[in-house]
Amino acid sequence: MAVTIREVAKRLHLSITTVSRALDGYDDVAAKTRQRVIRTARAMGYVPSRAARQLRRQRADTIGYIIPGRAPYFTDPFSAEFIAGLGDAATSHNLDLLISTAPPDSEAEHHVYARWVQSRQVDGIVLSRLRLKDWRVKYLAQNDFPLVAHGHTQLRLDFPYIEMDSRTGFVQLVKHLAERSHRRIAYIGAPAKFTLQVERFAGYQQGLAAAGIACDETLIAESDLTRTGGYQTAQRLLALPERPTAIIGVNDLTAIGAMRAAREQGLVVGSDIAIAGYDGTEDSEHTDPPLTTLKQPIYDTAQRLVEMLLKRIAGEPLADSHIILQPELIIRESTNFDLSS
Amino acid sequence: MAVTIREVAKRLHLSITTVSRALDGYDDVAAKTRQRVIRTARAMGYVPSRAARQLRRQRADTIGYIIPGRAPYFTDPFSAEFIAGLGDAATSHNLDLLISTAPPDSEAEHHVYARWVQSRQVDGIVLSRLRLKDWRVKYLAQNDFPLVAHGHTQLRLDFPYIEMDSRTGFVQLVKHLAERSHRRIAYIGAPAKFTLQVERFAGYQQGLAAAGIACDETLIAESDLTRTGGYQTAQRLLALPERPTAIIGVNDLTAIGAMRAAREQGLVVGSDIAIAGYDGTEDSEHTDPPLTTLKQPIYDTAQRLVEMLLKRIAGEPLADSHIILQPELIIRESTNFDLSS
DNA sequence: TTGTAGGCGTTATCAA
DNA sequence: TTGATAACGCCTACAA
Repeated sequence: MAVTIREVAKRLHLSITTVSRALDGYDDVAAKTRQRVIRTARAMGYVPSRAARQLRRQRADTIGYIIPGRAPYFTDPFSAEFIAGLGDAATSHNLDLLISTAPPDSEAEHHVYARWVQSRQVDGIVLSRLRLKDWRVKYLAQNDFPLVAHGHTQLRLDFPYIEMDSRTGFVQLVKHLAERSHRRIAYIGAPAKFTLQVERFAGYQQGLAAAGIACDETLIAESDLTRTGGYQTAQRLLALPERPTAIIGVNDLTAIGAMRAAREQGLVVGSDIAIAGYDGTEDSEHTDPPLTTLKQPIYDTAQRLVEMLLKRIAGEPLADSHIILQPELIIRESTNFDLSS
Repeated sequence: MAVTIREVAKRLHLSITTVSRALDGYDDVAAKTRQRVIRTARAMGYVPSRAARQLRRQRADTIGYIIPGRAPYFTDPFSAEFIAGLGDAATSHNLDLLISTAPPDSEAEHHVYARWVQSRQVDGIVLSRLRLKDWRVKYLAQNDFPLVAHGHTQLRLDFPYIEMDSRTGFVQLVKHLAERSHRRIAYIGAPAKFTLQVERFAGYQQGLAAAGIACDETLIAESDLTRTGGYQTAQRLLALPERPTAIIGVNDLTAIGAMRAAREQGLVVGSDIAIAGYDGTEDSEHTDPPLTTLKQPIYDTAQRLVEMLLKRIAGEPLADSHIILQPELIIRESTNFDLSS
């Protein structure tokens, strides 16, 4: 059994109160007493019981994040980097990070959120991969539970979020391709319920319009944000009678899968066909050829979200509760050639 | 404020005791009473306070995992899949998973482990990427704290673990390369303090010996398990007066980085040079060409580790506390050619 | 400057 | 079969 405050007090012939206050830095403790207390506590290896403190203070000093995805096909570099950002930020604020996994809109997802909220084991929740009508946002807002999100919804509810202007990003990307003589630009997206799909697809269409390219329905496909999904979907697109000369993936993983499909068809990515993604994960630097992508600062965003969440939990006002960042178009060899030359 | 058991009791004109027992499934509660209690509790949205329960029961129903690695360069697919496995297993046992991040042997790492152990906020800890003399194992064993690990140490301490026989795996891999006429087989490893490095390197050497190939020191390099590390290290190896014809990476990421370095030197992976990795992550399927690798069941292993940890926590004996699995050699195009043809 | 006492929400012991 | 009561370990009015 671990050391309790009572044992420390007994050892020092002091009351629990005094020990508690000395340790918490109250100023109504004699400097000398404080010294003794601190030294002894450390020597005895005393660390307050998290449970007792939580019960008393009515907060958990813990934030929660539920990984959206269906295991075991979960190797999403976005989530990995996001979790790293959350974890580091949490640690540096002396918080803990509670993690669970649940497929979007599954029953399991409902369970976990309900459990965390009702049992008060986290003080706030970070949401990612928002859906247009995200039940999680409704639920948390209803329960007046602190939340921050990576992305927005279509709901009439106000909550703090950080978001990438991925629409503009995709416009730039299409422009980049059009300038290199592409007219048949395919798009492999995600299920339409995700905000990211709606935004990125809108950018794709807007980009086509700006370039004076008619939108060809046959070049638009839906996938599931995974490599394998991108691979299979690209195979279908490449089997079209008139195949696309460029493929945009809704994320890097999709694009990486598409690259493989192209290679298997005997196409050389970066000269026969252009392929681009979104996220700017480390993967994209090391593909063959390196992948053109729209880079978003995943790690930093996660850290900032934690800061925002802490303010929300503390009830402090947020200077800026809707932060919109521009992704950076990183042009690499996978698209950097002119189709007509 | 959330609903407490007291409110449920009041509503039902019952004592808290009865409500508590009805909900926990004790059999000394009238069936009828139980019905009423359960229905009312659900209707009121009652969920027990985690903190109160923890305090009373003296356990947290939470397990912890600290991601080894230095952010923000943390996009390790191994960890991602491992966390998914832990998370799903935890959820299915109605446990929570607490996550933090800390670079190996850093001060931060010491802090986190000490905090979790002393404040009793986790009931057990899962360790990965063990070191030969892993202070974490010593520390946890000293405190009689439940742990399970992915891999072993050189310490004279007994603890449950699951481990891959990566040594034999690497022997097979070298054999595979030698059979395809490779004699200059390079190895890009990890820091020597990691058990995985010692094991895999031993397998590499054993494989060379078995094939009658003298070990050439200049073909052995150390890196940091990342893509970028593999890339830079491979650049040096490929710049040797007599370059290697094959490169083995200690993990897939290293190999993926090496593939990029090879391409940039104008070499065609899969005909000019062979490259192989270890882990069998999803990445390896989609590289160009697909990467030969030794596949280990990361997700399943994580799940089994949780099962073992639960038994340890419950004080139940483990049928088998040292599980050793064979990795599967998956031969793909990156090595599947004969150098002499 | 220090100590006493009450309670956070549960569960477990004992009595009714 | 049910209920009163005492912890679990900590924090904080309030009293001394």
